[in-house]
Amino acid sequence: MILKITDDFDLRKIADSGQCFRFNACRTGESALVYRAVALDKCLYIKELGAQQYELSCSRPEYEAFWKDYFDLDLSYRDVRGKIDPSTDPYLYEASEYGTGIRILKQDPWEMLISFIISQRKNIPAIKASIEKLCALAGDVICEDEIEGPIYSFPTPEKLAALSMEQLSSCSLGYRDKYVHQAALDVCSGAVDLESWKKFDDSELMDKLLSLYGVGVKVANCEILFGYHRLDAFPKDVWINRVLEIKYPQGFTFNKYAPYNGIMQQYLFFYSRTDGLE
DNA sequence: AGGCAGGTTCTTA
DNA sequence: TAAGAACCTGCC
Repeated sequence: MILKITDDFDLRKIADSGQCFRFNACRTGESALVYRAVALDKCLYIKELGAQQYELSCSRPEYEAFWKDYFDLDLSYRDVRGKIDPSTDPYLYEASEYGTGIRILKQDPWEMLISFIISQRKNIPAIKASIEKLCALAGDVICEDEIEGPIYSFPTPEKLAALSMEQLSSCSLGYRDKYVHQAALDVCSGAVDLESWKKFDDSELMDKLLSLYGVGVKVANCEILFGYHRLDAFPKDVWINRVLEIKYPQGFTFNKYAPYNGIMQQYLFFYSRTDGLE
């Protein structure tokens, strides 16, 4: 189907924003750039046609039922950017101009939890490599890519819990293997019910997440922002801490941007990686 | 070869 | 309660 998107929407920036690990540019025989998003048991190819037009590999009903929500297309990110005053916060304004087109995807809480547990002290390519190995080992084939071959779903808690520590180690998880294993066991046993945790407010949700083995404040915030789509969560990693230290010695004005501080975090994070932060 | 990467846990004062 | 060390692995 062909889709016109008039709000902020940039596939490359979303793919490179660090919030998702199975959303990548893929090669095709054609000149236009195509991206592939994998979510739950679905796989979507998106081609940029220009003039705000996109060709999606799904039907209109599939788009309405799933992908529209996945891309958070009911929220105007342009309006959210409008909250930024260039005269009072020039750096954030600059970052938002640079990052215009980033959106916060509505991803699966289970996949995000495991993904961000894996992310600790790893760079993005390494995170992606580990996740793809896990998927190939314990996921189901959900589609066939012309070039890369079978694409696998993210493993269910049951499939992941059934893997041996040797199998987990083969996914280059390093010392995180025990965290992943324990999280899978907790979810399988019902001790952790990520779905029911949606009823908690941000603070209660944070407490629940922090009780998990291998989950600290940073990973918990990533889960709250990307897994639960609570757009006010503000994960602080080394990059963001650098920005806050150098650009906001007086403190960042979180009160100004609620309930969208998480979107501001994305702009700052994305910008910090190329800015140089002088 | 040694240090470091989108942190957390464990150990020690 | 608060620093510091240790931790897997891959890549400079």
